[in-house]
Amino acid sequence: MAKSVEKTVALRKGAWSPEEDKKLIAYVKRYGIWNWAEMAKPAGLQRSGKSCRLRWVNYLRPGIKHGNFTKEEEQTIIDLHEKIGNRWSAIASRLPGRTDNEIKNHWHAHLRKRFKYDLNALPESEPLETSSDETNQNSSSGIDFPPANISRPSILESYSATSTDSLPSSSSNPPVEIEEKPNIKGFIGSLDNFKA
DNA sequence: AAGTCATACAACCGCCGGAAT
DNA sequence: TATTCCGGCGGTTGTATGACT
Repeated sequence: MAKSVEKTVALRKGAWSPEEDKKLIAYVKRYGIWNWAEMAKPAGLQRSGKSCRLRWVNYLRPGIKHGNFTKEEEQTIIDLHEKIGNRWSAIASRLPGRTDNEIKNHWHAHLRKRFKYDLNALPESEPLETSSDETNQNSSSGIDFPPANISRPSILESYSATSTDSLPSSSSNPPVEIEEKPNIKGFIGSLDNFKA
């Protein structure tokens, strides 16, 4: 079998630049997702396929929600985690627009602590507060790409805000049965909507 | 105002399972 | 049937940012 392209070339690591994001978005919009390992090169990215996939799935994909988790979302996470444990992708499939990575991070940053406290029988007055300092940043602006400094506010908040099509890719969106594994390939077809 | 600590989040790594050959 | 490749998953790490002293 043909080996993937990612050898010899020094692959970039670390945070994605806005330029790289643009390249990846443009490529996916144009050609869809066919093979992450092979796509990176023609897309003009010196990234591993895995890196590209991760960036897309967790950040660039339309429909991704960023910002605060609602109380309902948090409760869903807690409930499902109690039932099925650390199966973040399965949990994410029940939370449209949320990725497994984000849920995992949120769990470790907020909910686990709170859950621990609950188990230690803390007074029930413990409020369900979301990450305190962030204001809800999902729904407002409509710019295409943020300025260079994008590490915190999502580059695609606006992007996703305008692309509301549901995307069965990896871990979010469709209300999938817990045991089902959504397949990213399945959503390639829906990119036509995305392109529009 | 500067230094230190804690937190949140993006990204990487290694492993696994399914599909293709 | 065995092997290889790719995508997906969960765990972990690195770093930027904010809070505190």
